[in-house]
Amino acid sequence: MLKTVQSAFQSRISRHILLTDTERDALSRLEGQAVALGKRDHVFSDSKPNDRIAIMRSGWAVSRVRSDGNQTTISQIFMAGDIIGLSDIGLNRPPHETTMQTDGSVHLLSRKALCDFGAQHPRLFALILSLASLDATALNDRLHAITRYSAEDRLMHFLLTIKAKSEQISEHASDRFPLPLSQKEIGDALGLTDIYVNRLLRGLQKSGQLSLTRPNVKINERSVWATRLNFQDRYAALDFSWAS
Amino acid sequence: MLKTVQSAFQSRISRHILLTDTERDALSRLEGQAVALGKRDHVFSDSKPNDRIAIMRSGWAVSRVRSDGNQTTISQIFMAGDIIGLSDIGLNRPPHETTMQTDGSVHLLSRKALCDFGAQHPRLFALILSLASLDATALNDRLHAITRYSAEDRLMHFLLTIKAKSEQISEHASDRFPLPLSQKEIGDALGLTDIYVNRLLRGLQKSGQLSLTRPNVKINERSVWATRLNFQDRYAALDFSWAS
DNA sequence: CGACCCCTTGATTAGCCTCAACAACCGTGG
DNA sequence: CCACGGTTGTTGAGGCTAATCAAGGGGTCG
Repeated sequence: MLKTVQSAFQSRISRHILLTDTERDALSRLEGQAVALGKRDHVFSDSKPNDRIAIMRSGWAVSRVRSDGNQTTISQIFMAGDIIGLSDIGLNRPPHETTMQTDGSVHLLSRKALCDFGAQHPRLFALILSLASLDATALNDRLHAITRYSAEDRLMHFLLTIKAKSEQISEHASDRFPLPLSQKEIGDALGLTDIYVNRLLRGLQKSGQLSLTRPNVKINERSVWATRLNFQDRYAALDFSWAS
Repeated sequence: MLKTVQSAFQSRISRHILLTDTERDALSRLEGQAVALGKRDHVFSDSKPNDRIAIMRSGWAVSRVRSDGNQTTISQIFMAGDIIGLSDIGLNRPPHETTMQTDGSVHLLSRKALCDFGAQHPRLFALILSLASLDATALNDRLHAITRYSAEDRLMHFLLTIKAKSEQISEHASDRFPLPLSQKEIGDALGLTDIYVNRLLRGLQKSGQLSLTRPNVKINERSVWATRLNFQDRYAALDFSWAS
């Protein structure tokens, strides 16, 4: 008997609840086929109306807000198993454009299909909403860091967040992890210029706190950073007991 | 026959769909009794675990993130009809503390109760999620403004957002609206100091763009600001057609 | 009546941006 | 195979925005 390999989304969910066979089937039907996309391909454009949701199967995607000029903000970063588009389910035109940051693949589905699914599987839907809320919370934390931390602290906080998020997908033994973002893009996520990000990164490297082996990053004193910045790993703190 | 006055939440929902009597009853049961709270009272504390959701019945509430020291960020502002707590439904300890900004009242319910309700009334649940997504989008817009706009533009953007949001509750004939926030609090929402907020407000007043009659504010050239800042009224752009 | 919060204004400072120049790398096409 | 343009990373010099420091007035609550 052939057992299909489970998707990143399903394995993310399986971390928190034990799926029945029925639920597993329903999830597979919900996801449908995956679409392969290349780096820089659009997942959602901000110029076209959209009523779809995407589930990342592999790779990274990034949401950007652009105002006229070259003023760009990176509002969210998505990795395998993440849901894209839940946070703007009430708008017919996405408030940001979402593009692939690496090669990868996504499942596309309609909002309606997700909600119908939710009505059929309340327990799973509650978990999906909970998972999505973690990203919203991370956004809140980043807002706080951006408004009230120094540039260096912001950068450290950002790196800790990326590290924490990527651990949700696969545990790395070390504190080393891939960061497929240019310095300009890091700046766009933090409200800094690429030039200043460069100076900060080199400074952290010189003081031995960070090791850069593009595209990988290693945080050498993670716990020191975490206590200094009062960093909370929201992804590890998911509590789903209320729904059972 | 006595007809009960509908809550702010119900009238918000009624703007977008026509409620059946059954739905109206179900909403009333969901809300239950309202709790009266005074200015500065806690709705949710960040030090106590919480698995509840609040629905604002009247007044304003504000969510703050605090890190040690006096570094505070105001992450969200809630008005009558808003739902508090959906965006951190997956955490057992709220990432911010929520307090009343004015006297007012709230309905309190458990996450479980909301989700059970959602399973019973998928259409309403989809609308509720859509409404909540508008606040998430507004947060995104503010993040962009904070990272990429000048202090003055940030402030204008913020005022336009508050104005747009308060219009969801009640249409004001003029561009005048109440803003029960101190200058320090405005600064905490924008990543500025109270002192600089003061200078900016006085500057805008002097140039005739703003009229301040505490606690009311009047934006004198709203459309000029909106085009200059590329402001999008997310609250007016709710699209719910996909769910029907 | 004092304590505290909120607003207001001036003078000074510094953190981060801007401008500028160049090196390294990449994919592309001749 | 190399030439090439475009993107990315690196470093220096100087400037501006918004923070900090400082001081005082008005209002309110206990």
